[in-house]
Amino acid sequence: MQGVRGSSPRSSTNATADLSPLAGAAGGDLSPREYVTDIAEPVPIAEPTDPRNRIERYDATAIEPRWQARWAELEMNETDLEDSSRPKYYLLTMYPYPSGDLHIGHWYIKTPTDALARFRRMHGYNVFFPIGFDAFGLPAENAAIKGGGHPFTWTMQNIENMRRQLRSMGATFAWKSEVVTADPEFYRWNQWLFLRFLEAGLAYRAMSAVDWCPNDGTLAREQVEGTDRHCWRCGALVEKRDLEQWFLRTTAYADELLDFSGIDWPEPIKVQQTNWIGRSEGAEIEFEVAADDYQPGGDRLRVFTTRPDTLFGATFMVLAPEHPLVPKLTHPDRLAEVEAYVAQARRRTEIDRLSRDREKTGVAIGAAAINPVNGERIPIFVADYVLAGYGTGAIMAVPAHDERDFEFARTFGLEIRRVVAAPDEDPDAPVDGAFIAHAAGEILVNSDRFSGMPADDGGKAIVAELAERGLAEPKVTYRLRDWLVSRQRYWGTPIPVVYCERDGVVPVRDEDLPVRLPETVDYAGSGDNPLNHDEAFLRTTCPRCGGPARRETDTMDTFVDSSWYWFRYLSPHQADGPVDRALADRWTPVDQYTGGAEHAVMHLMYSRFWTKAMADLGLVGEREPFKRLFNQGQILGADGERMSKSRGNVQDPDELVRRYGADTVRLFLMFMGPWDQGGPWSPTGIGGVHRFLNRIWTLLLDAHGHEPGDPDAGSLPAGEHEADARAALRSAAHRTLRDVSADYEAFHFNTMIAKLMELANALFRYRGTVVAGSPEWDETVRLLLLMLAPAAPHITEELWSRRLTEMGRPWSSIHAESWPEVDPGAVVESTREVPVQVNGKLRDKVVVPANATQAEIEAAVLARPKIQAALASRTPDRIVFAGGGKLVNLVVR
RNA sequence: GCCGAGGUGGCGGAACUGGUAGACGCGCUAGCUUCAGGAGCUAGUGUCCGCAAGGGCGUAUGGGUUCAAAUCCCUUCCUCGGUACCA
Repeated sequence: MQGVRGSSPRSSTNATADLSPLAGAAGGDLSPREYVTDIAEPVPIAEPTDPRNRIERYDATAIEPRWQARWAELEMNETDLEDSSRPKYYLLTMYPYPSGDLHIGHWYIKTPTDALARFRRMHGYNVFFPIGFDAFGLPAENAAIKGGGHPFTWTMQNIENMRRQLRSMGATFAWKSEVVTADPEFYRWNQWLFLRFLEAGLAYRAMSAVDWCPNDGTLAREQVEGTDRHCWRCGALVEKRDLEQWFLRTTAYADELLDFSGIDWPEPIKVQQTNWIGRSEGAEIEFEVAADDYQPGGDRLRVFTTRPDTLFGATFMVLAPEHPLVPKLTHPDRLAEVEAYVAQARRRTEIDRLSRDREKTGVAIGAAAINPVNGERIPIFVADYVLAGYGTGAIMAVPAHDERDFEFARTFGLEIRRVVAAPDEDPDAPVDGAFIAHAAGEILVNSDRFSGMPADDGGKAIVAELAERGLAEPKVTYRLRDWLVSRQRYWGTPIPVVYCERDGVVPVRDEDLPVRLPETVDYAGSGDNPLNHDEAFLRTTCPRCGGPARRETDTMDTFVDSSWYWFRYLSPHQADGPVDRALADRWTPVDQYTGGAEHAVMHLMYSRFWTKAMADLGLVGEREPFKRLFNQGQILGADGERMSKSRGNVQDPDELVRRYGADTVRLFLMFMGPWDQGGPWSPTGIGGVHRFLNRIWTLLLDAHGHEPGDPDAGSLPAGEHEADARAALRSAAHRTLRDVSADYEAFHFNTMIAKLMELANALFRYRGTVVAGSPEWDETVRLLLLMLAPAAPHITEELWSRRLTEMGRPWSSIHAESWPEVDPGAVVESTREVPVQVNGKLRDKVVVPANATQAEIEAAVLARPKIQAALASRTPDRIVFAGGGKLVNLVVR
């Protein structure tokens, strides 16, 4: 036995080819083996008496590290960005957060993307497929607070481990272009870009509330725990505190962000972004506060409404608890109650607001406003269902035509007045339901001089009339807010400004960038931002006057990093600017971006904003970052829940790779189901994919062998002749090529693999027969390897090189091959099968020449005994030839 | 509640613009093979009736359009993702 091993002059590469179970058991060694280019010598055909031992076993763990090392040595993954001889293809996959361990979800995102990179290369593209690490963020800091050392150390160790794991995928990442966002070489340019935004008026400071713990300072959302909202560290109750913070003016691009022309993104993502931006057209209307016994009146209250047509139905007014006029307007008698309500509302938590069917609450402030359209006095309330941050923080309440106002009015017994109705409706019918939807054809009622007008026109007329008096103007409002980028944290990009006693807020000079994070960090027993206590960091001089100044201690949201990192991949070490303009012009926008749909709004919208802002600053030419986007689904734990260490449902890919090899894991993840679907993780079925690779291995190394167990082994399937079989095989290969190409293009990896399995099964049927080894067999095998190469790069490389050796050719990589072309002649078939239905039910199938006419098909069909039986001597009333004779349906009765 | 996606064998999933439902794989059954195997090979496998040939029924639910519906339209139910009173 072991003819291979025995005849080999080099034991190094074949050491694990031993077939004994002991050798197999020891096969988990992942250490790289010496690579020898002429590994594949012809495999001797051994004694048929012992078929199972005739060939070397498929041992992925022996093959894969060897090829990975070889590819790295040849720098096959790296991209010459200056090469313009081929069309460019920028393929980007969302960079990982270095949490420490890669889990199966990372593989699910990245390995099919790698298959795409390889597929495109085979089509002659110059593919750029970089990788990096989203290295700032809370987990590193949490680890540090818990005593895990400096966030930098923690992060870098994790990155080191993840690099190793990422390499084990066999993915063609361009490692030389790697970006680590926590490196000053990268975050320096966050700072530089921030300063440009500041100059352009796109960055500004404003007050905003944060979750605040008295001991640990600002808390992130995930650091607030429990329904009572306590601090994750010390357990103290969390409160809201207003801080001066930095914002980026995303709203300046609201309208442009609504425009998706020119980019090919999934419809659901576009819908989500559109909803997030939430553009509404309406009007701002000014109400005057009525004079009262305790105040002279005259204050102006502006409200935003999308329904100015309902102005006559406004029976009260509601201010947000935070509205600045609340203290001033409140009647002295009501002050205590209003203050209590406002205080409670400010403490009110988001969790609270999550409770769906919360009763409407509020308090009358004892003042009244005058409806500008009819001079009516209407009472003013504060209620937390009006949000300070949207519109003007005040509304006119029209209970008859707004669900929330209706509920409020019902709770407080306020008047509900119908002002919009269908033409045939009684205008004074009681409003019993909640909210009357805005429908076409409705007219205004109970609206004085506007009554009888169509609602839309009436609304416009009301606004026009008030506009003349300076009391209204058409207005567009967005739900989108400006982006709060301040974080009161250590582990992020320091915001490059200083506070000078004399000059106020002063930007750091460009030549003084980067503002580096201090190398030591002292949490001093609290979770508060250590920068606040680091005198060496804090103390500086004002760039303007040279006087003493304090540094800003806020750092930037990590979404800043991910808003432009793909530009930096193009010139990661560039020292004189964030982006190499020439390379950016050539390589961006990104041709294809892949990643999770959980980033539908934030990351993908910030990236679009940032790109537009950079374009307006003249730094880049394109206004959209990603031409095409694909969201793969999410892999959940076996329990159907999101994978997390705390749930203990994380699947470790290293273990699977040790057992089956990277190719099997890659293939299995692609085969599981549609890529955009994801789903709970289950290793059930991975054996089937591994078996498939084993069969490919057998087909290549032992085409003439056969396994005991097949009674017909060695002979062609009944009724087949050699010439037909060979032609049929070749035809199958080219049809598979046609379909598989389309599947790769459409990211339909699961069906792509199914088709390759079918082709492998077809080959297997002819293994050991006269067909094996024929030119058609050989062509089919060659196509099969080429088609499989992007998905399973190692085994195909191995078999390809053995094949070359066998043919006496010098080695070259399968991954440098061109994607094969379909031979249209091979795809056409001489006969075809036509399903025959009677009254829509399948009754028979007839085989006709491919070019048969309808009359010929009809004759063939009617001659069939089964059809005659089904017709039961009736004559068809009608014969439907569907799809040009693809199917026949006989209609009787 | 609103927005988005979806519901197909025991399981993961196929099915192009309506045209053979269940490709491919898992699992299961039988046979072969092996010193052995949670290995390999061959065949079968939606479901019900039937020895078989064959037939009935089948894509969450109820209805509709059509020669023909998993696919199109309407009802109801359920699952998943996003969002949180946006005036």
